[in-house]
Amino acid sequence: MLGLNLQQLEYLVAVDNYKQFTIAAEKCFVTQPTLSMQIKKAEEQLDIVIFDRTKQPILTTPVGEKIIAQARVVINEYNRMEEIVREESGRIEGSLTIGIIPSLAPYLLPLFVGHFKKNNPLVNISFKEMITEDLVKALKQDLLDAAILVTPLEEKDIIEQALFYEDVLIYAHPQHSLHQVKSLKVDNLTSSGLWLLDEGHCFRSQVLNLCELQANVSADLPLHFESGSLDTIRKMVDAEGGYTLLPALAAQELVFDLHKQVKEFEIPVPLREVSLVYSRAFYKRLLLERLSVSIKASVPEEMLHKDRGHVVEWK
Amino acid sequence: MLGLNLQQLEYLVAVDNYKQFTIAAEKCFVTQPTLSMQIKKAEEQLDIVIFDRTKQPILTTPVGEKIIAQARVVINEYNRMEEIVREESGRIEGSLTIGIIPSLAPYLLPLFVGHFKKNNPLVNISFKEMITEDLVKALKQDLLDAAILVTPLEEKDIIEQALFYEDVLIYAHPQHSLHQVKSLKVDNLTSSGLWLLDEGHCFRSQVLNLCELQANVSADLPLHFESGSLDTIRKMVDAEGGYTLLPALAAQELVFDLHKQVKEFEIPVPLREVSLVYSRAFYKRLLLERLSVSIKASVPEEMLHKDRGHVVEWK
DNA sequence: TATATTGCATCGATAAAATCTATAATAGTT
DNA sequence: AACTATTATAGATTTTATCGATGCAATATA
Repeated sequence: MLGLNLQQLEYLVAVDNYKQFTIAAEKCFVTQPTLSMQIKKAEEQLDIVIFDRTKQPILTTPVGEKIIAQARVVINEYNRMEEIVREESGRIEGSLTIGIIPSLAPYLLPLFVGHFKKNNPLVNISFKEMITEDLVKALKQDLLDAAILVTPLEEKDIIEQALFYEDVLIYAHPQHSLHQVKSLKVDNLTSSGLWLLDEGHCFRSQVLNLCELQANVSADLPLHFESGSLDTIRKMVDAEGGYTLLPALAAQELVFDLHKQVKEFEIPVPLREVSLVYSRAFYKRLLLERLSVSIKASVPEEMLHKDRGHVVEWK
Repeated sequence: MLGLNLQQLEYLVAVDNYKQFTIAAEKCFVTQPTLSMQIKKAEEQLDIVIFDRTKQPILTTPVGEKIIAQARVVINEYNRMEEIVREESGRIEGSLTIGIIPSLAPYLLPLFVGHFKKNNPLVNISFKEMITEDLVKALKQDLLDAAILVTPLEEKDIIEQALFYEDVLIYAHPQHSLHQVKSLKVDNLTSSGLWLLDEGHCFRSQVLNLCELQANVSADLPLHFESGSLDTIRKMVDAEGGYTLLPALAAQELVFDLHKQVKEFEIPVPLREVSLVYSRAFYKRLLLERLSVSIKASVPEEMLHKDRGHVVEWK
């Protein structure tokens, strides 16, 4: 035996995650000296330097990176033992921490959480809203069990499992030119009057992709304003004119009056592929399968197929 | 955290391996009560029964099997950390425990151990001679790092890496009919006068396969005698007449006089594929690669190719 | 230049645990 | 019924992780 124990591995991973002994100690629910001692012992036992403490924030050495990557593997495999017991018991219980992007959270969550809770009463599910980049980071640090976001990501070590295909719609002010067009095609889109989400939001990238515009289009916009919320954007269209694009679930919940401003594209419609993604192939797969089932059962049936349109890339 | 520690996982694996608390405790270098207590704690913490102690030898429950399989994974991933450090250091050191079949051990080992020791002085290599079936069992229990044996095995979770292809030759008493035949083909072989290794030896199976005989041919043999040693078999041929088949490395070391009794087959000659096999894809791969290099450098060059013959199956 | 501030390391005491030795309980055998 | 083999239990001992207090070094602030 090497001499390291699982606790020490957790400490190593924590320090690597938070790049600070004090914070890492807090997250591990121990005092800083305790963590310092164990890290030191680990380094002595392996006879390598894992963290360069002369730098601030702390730097993980190259060997350290490899060791910590392996430590993550060990911890994950270890945690799987718990699931094996649970799976064997046949009871669906445990906890799930799921990340979700802002352009889905307010519209998708209300749809399926009820269904999931009802069918899996013993599962403690919680959600964290973040943009894709942060979700991927959190997944790789094992801070999330899975995330619901728009794919394809083309991220190494991230597994994608498509959930549904959401139509991209147009929300145009009654006086905007697009409001009059009969049969809408992607080519009809212009930068004139277009409202956009903040940088970092994948839906912003998709919109820009669709309009074949450069990332920096703010010059063409009527007003230099960006928001993290689709609802805010939509309200700006109502108040100030112009138009924006809306994912179907965001459009779906609009009251009748507002719904008049929603226009569909002609077939093939642009779609965004919404997926459940995770980094650990076997971890909590039973619970994640239940989650997947709940989501698919809760979105409109036609969204489960993609043959009516084409998936919009965004990376 | 689950509460189990790595020590407990080792204990679980040990009990599963030896099916006896007392023996398992010995192998773990602790007293039996220590091991009993930890196993009990593990079962309590997971809230499952892992071992059925009412049976003798102890029976691992179905859940227990799964937990222990996962425990093996955790331990292996854990042990890999040590290697990562070593690989990083660039020094070739550590230990290797290699299994090898009896029909290879006395002829192959002397060929390459010198080469290996000279090129890897810091590696502590040891060998265990066993028949294939036991080698596979030991590999799956992680009691061996790798084994040198005759493939293909068609065993799940066992990885084969071909080392060389050894000719199968004939060793016939001067008065035996085969001794006179000019051009020897496999079809010439008969059961008459054939001497065989014990059951369980893969070379026995290969010989029987080649001769297209049933497993139970002893009735046709001049004398009902089986041995675990090729040398003994060969000496019986000398003393009592008849013939046997010899792998090339066993024939190679014969003194000039005896070598006259060795006959080669015509091309395509029957070959046995000798491989380095292991169960853990990443474990000690650097050392095993060095081992592989040493072996390939030590056997006659022509054995590295198989185009002169056909590989004899034996399973 | 003096002085907080931040962040990690060290020290001694304490509490938790794993382990040991000795012994008991249990089941199967002769 | 005695014997043997095997696991479980009890109490003592040792090892270990943890904590709180403190020290020390680097950096930022006055």
